[in-house]
This record gives sequence, structure tokens and C-alpha cells, in this order.
Amino acid sequence: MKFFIEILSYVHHIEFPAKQEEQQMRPTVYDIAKDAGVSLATVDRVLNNRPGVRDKTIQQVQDAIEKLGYVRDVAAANLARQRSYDFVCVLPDNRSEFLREVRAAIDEAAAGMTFERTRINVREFPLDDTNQLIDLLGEIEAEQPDGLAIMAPETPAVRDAVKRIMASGTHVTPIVSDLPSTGRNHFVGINNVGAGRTAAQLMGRFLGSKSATILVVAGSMVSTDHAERRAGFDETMQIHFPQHDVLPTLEAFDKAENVKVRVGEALQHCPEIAGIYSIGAGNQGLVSILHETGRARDITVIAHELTDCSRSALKGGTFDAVIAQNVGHIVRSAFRILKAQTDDLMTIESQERIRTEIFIAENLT
Amino acid sequence: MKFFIEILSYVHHIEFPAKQEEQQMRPTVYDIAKDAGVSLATVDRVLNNRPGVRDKTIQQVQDAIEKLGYVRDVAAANLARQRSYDFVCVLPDNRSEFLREVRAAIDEAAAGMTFERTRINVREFPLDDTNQLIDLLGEIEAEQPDGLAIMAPETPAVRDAVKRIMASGTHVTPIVSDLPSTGRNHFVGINNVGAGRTAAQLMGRFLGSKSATILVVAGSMVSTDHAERRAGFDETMQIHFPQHDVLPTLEAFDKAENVKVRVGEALQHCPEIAGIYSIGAGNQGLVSILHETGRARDITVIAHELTDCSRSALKGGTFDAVIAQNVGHIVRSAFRILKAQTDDLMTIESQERIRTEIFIAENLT
DNA sequence: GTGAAAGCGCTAACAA
DNA sequence: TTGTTAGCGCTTTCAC
Repeated sequence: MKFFIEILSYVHHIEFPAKQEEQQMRPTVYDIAKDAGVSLATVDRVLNNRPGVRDKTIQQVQDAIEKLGYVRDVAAANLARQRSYDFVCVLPDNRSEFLREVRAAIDEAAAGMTFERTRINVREFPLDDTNQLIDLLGEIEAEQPDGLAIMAPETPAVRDAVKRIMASGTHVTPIVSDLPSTGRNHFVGINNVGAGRTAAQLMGRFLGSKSATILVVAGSMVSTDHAERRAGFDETMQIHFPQHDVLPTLEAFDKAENVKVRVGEALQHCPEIAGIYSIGAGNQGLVSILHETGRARDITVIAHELTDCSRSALKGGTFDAVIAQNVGHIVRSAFRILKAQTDDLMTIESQERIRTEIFIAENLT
Repeated sequence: MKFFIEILSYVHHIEFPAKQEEQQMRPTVYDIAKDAGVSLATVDRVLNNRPGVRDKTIQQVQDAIEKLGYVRDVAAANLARQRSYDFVCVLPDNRSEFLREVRAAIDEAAAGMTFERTRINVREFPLDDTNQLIDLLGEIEAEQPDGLAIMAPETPAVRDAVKRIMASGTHVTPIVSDLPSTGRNHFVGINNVGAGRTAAQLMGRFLGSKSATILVVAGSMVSTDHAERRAGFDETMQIHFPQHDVLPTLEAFDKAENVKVRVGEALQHCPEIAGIYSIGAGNQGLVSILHETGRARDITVIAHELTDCSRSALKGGTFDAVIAQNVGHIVRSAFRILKAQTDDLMTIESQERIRTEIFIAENLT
């Protein structure tokens, strides 16, 4: 063996001058145990700050860690620990295109994470029955999963239920629509006021300088994200484009049928409408009525979320811009955060910031 | 022990009815070895399609894999294999803000990946000396890293050097600027023709209907990404906004000083310029000259890449829009792809598609 | 061609 | 309070 090593180092000088540097293997628990003069178990205790170690010993171990620049091999740790992440995701049972995309993104993420022994359990609640949501949250509290990603309206009862879940040790991350009053650590989604401002700026720019009438269609003003978007829209409109006339919000409950009917009526009563801001879902209805009335091209429309419908409307020139959030990014980010939290690890801030994206026909991927 | 198990299952019925379902553990190599009636070693050989197994045996093992729905635990595999990923990243030594951001993103990614035993070695080459780049690529070929992420101009010599690297077993992914002629599997970056089209569409919309003169500033038309952006810009301008007059490209080599001087001259000779499309770097120069000449607000400018400079120009109203690519996303994606390739794994397509982002003051994060 | 057994870096009973 | 030891799921000599 000695001989072999000598051969290697001989060859080394001739052939692999670069390899030498790579030999500096990462120190392991053994190295730090040796250096600190303690056993593996003790090192492990310190590493996971478990009780039952004298302060002095802790210090020795930590010095060794520092000195050798030890970093724990999380993969090995999880293997030994037989760790598996048990996450649940709560969503409205609404079957809008947007939520279908969220679903798809979750499935995709779940598939990619089986490798990392992560299970994601999706649960739905009817948007119109908060009691069922509360019951569901109660069940989840009992199940004690490692993490919960939730998209739900913020009512006092929801807030309390979520707080109880958090108190029971489950990490919670609201997605898409924030639940600030729960005191959650992270929210994964866009700033909806900013999204509304963005829509207004584009609308104003696209409409030009002469005054116009603008129609705003939303799901429901009870939904916080929609309300925030409207607020941001009005704010920017007022400041930068006061010449335009913005009509009161039309509530269509995110259903294509409603959107179609309500917008149709509005267009009839108010043919001078030159711009439409569609805050919520149900864009298929908007597209049909615009085509049926022959106004698809001359009205400037800005909508939310990238879906098959909005994509083709953009390409066809019916929609002028779409404000979107990357759902794939949102769900991956949410689970990355939940996992980091359960492992008590840091997250890369910049990686978890969800951007308010703008799409026009030209930058559709 | 038997007794203990009985106790547990007793408790189970009373307390943890939900847990039962979770018991369906993932099958391991042991399970498939047992099912196929062979040893671990043989299973492993089949799993990694190593030679020395009878066809019949291979079939038995594969049947078992199929039947039990086995999926390999990559973490455990890498642990046993003592695998570490050795990646190198080649970049121009250009000190533009954009490249600094790329650098930062790489450092951040590298920090996040030490956990996954990944080392990233960044190497630079002077943009004006292709020979040095070729030499560098030669060195890298000799080092045989697992993967190479490269941002470089596509010359025949570069192409050949890269092809040799690929032939030697190193996976290669061009980033930001593609190297299609190398036959790479993936390119991580945006479609620059599309980016140019996007810029044109916004420029046209923002300028309004009356005809205007537009100045285009780029780094160098030798740089493919810049050339592609210009091509896309011209195309859309021609089709949708033929009323505007687009001037020939001003080459400023991505240096603020040059940009300032050249744009200053252009503005003097051609005061009717109403729009500027800045394709490359050196935007600080553009911002200063616009302020010095007092034209910061009245000229519509569209630039590329989100940097401190472009951010503040957007906020201050000097820039009207910025087309960007998310560098953090690009580098993470590149290394994710390289890692997947070295492990012979699939990648999530949607996660690796880099979007052409549009920023205005309102949607800056 | 195939199998037995010794790890990879870490954790967790169980002893001491 | 600390140490011993047997795994986690997979790979890899080295025998047979």
C-alpha cells in the first residue's frame, strides 16, 4: 500500500498536478470527534443541540467544527434519520384554469421530490363554505404534518385555526394570497397592490393621452388579492393618468359565464369603453364577448395569470398584456421554504422572491 | 421485541389511525433483490447497467423493479458512491454590472450546493483574446470536470474546443449566449430575437402613433445575442410600427464611457430622437448623458438587464422599461441541468425555461 | 455470472 | 454526561 501511494504521488507530479488540490476532503463527524477528543454520539448531540452535554464539551466540539470548517452532509443525515417530509397543501376547490395550473405545478413538484422522500397531500375546501375549511384545518392540526402550504381567504376563524396549527409545530406558508394576521414567517406570492399598479401603468401607456373609459372586472372584492389589485390600479391611474375614467368594479365571481354576461351589458350601456382590466379568472368569457361584439382588437385589455386562454388571447391580439405570477415557482418555493424550516436551514432569499411578471405577445415563452 | 410491536400496533388503532396509510415504505434494493431472487450486487449491476449479468437475470431484476415501483434513492447512492460534482464555469472577464451579478449568483448557488457536495470553479478569459479562451478550454478538457457552464462567443475554434470537451465526457451547457453549433443538449438563457421583438413592441406602444426617430445602442454586433436582439427589434418595428425611423446601430462595446460619448454625439446631430433602445451594457453612460442634456424624461428608453443602474433609472423615470433575464435562475438552472446530466436523470422542463422578463417601475421587486 | 460483506457520513438506541 | 454500535439505501471490492 505504501508503495502504491508512492507510485501515485510520483505519477501525480507528472500527470495530475491539478488533482492534488482536490484531495482536501470535507471533514466528517469522525474528524471532529477525534479533534475534540470525544465520541461520535457527543458530536451528534452538539450538532443537533440535543441536551445532555457539558458546556465545556460543547465548546470543545464547536471549536473543532470551527477549526476544521465542518459542514454537515444533509443527505447523509437525512438518510440516517430516515427523514421524510410530510407536507399538506390546502386549496380552494375552484376549478379555474389558474387553480388547475397550481395543481399541475404541485404534482410536478411532488414528482420531483419523491427522490427527496417528500410527500405532498393536497386537500380542497369549497370557497363558499368557510366551516368546511375550518374543519379541514382542524383535521390537519391533528395530523401534525411537517408543513402546510395554504391558499385561503383570511377570516378570523381561519386565522385562529392556522395559528393553532403553527402552535402545534407545523410550519405554515400561505401561498398566492397572504395571511399576514397569522404571523407567518414567509408568504409566497406577489405583491398584489404592485400588480394593480403595474396593470394601471401599462393600461395608461397603451391607451395614450386622450381620455378614455376603463372597465374593471374582478372575481369578488371580498377576496383580498383582488381588492389589493384594484386599489393599486386606482392609485396609479389617479396619479399618472387622471384623464381616464375608471368605472366601478364589476364582480363576476371568477366564472366565465358571469364575466361574459356582465361585460356584455357594460359594453352595451357604455360603448365608449376603451380599456378593460380583468382582475380575476373567467377570462374565456371576456374573450368570447369581445369577439362576439367585434371589439376584440379595439379595446385595450389587461388581464391576470398566464393560462391557455390568456396566452392565445395575447397571441391573437385580444389581450394586450397579462400580469402573472409563476405558479411553478410559487409551489416549489413554498415547499423549499417548508423543508428548510423543518430542517432548520437557511433559504436563499433571492430565490424565493416571486416576481410580478408582465407578458405581451412577444415575450411569451 | 415482538411484544413491543404488539403494543405499538395496539396504540396505533387507538391513536394514530391516519399513520397506517403512510406505512407503504418505498421499496429498497433489498426488496427488489428478494423479489428477483438475486443478490444486492446483481441488482446494483442492473440498476447501473454494468456488464456481467445474464440477460435472463437482468429481466428478472427489471421485472421486480417494475412490479414494486422501485425508484432509486439518489442521495443514498451518491453517499455510497462518494460522489462529488466537479463543475467549472467559464465567463468573460468583463467587469460589467451584469457579469458581476452573474458572479454573485454563482457564489450564492455554490454556497447552497456545498451541501450537495458540489464544487464550482469559475474561470475567466479576456473577451478580446480568443486564444486565451482556447487555451483555457484546453486546460479544462484535461481536468475532466463533470460539467461546464460556459458564456462565450461562438467562433469555430471555440466550437471545436467545446466539442472536444464534450467528447471527453464533460457535460456542457452554454449560458446567456448560445453555442448551437456545438450540438449542446441544453442552452440556458433567453431567446434574444424574442427579447428584441419585445423591446420593439413596448417602444412602439409607448411612443404612440406619430412617427419618431429611434436610436439603437449595442455592445458589438459581433456578439450574437446583441445581433439577435437588434434583428428581432427591427422585425417587429417594421411590421407593427413602420411609421418610426430606426437609426443604424451605435456600437459602444458595453462601456459606459463610450455609450455616453456616442449617444451624446447622436443626440446633438439628431435632436429629434424620441426613443433609445439600449441592447447592451454601459447603461450608466446612457443615464448620465440623458440627465446632462436634460432629456431624461422626454426620451422613451428601453434597456436590458436589471442592475442597480437600470433599477434606479426605472424608478426615476429615465428608463421606461427593462428587458431582463433572471441570472440567479440561469445559473441555478445550468448547474441543475449539469448535475442531472451527470447523474443521468431527468430535469423538470418548465423549471429550466428562462423567461424574458419585462420590468417597469411598478413591478420592480 | 453472481454473491458476501465492508463501507459512505450521519443518527439513535442502548449501555456504561 | 458520555460512548458503543447497529443501521439508513446504495455501491464496490473481492471471492466464489
